[in-house]
Amino acid sequence: MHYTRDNMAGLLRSHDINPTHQRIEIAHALFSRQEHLSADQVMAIVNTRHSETSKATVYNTLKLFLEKGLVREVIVDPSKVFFDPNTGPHHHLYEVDTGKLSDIDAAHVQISGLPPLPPGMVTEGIDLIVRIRRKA
Amino acid sequence: MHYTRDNMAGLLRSHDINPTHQRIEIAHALFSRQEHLSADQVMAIVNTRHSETSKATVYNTLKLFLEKGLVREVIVDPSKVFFDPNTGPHHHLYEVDTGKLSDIDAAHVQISGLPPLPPGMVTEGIDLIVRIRRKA
DNA sequence: TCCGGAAATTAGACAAAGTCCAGATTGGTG
DNA sequence: CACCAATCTGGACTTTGTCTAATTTCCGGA
Ligand SMILES: [Mn+2]
Ligand SMILES: [Mn+2]
Ligand SMILES: [Zn+2]
Ligand SMILES: [Zn+2]
Repeated sequence: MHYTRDNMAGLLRSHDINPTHQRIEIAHALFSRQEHLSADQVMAIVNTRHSETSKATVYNTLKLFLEKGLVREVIVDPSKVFFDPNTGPHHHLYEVDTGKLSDIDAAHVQISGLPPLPPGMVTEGIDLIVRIRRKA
Repeated sequence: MHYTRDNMAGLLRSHDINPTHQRIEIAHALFSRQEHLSADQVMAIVNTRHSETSKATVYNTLKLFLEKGLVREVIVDPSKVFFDPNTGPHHHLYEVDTGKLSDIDAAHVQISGLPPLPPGMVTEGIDLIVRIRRKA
């Protein structure tokens, strides 16, 4: 699958998001790259040619995408949140030195032996992060 | 085991940390409670009676404790880092609504099927976070 | 005890990520 | 065109964390 700006409007609509120019640009930044991007990086990408989108709109839009389940949040770096266009079940590999973040397909990973949840609680998600670095 | 201020000096020395008044207070805040605390919370605890320790010292000290392996960092909330006096192998249960963070003993949890690491890389740690919330 | 220097602490300026708000713009409808 | 709701905007603001230059504390030797 290959994400063009034209595709984006349909993708947004299918997630109950009104497709505006700014929202299409932001979605395109994430989905065409299929990378984990911070708000700052999204802002830079969207405003490369000429300034098009304000900081407030970038943050508001990313939060909207999150609420609508179009993207996922990855909390791995204490200084910034990453937004992930891959919402399928997967885990993360994080290079602590470089900040490079990559996906681990959850299909073959198995987690067992977790204790029962406190009553009245449901799991919202399980985040598994493998932190790696260059051998000393 | 029961952590008093008097114990703290020995604990610090055993981790190659020169025990100063401020460091003892900060270690005591963490170890006597055995809770996950943010820098802000540590600051508030240490300065309850009368102001004793500056913000710079709180941050410097927590970073020092981290480098020396006395505490561990837990990155789970996008807005602040938690410091964890429990450095043994364990995972975390995070209540997204309340921000409550609790430990899951790693003894019975098994993670299998992780892909091989890229060559020349070593694992620094595996963080498993179970995000839960109150049932709708 | 006094001195010198290293280690530690400090206040406060600074930086970066993210939030908030009141006003302006947009886009559809009658 | 006029109206209204949704969206977008600049910029002030907040919070978390970092940095620095000056001060204080600590300790070993004279
Ligand atoms: Mn989806
Ligand atoms: Mn230890
Ligand atoms: Zn991912
Ligand atoms: Zn813990």
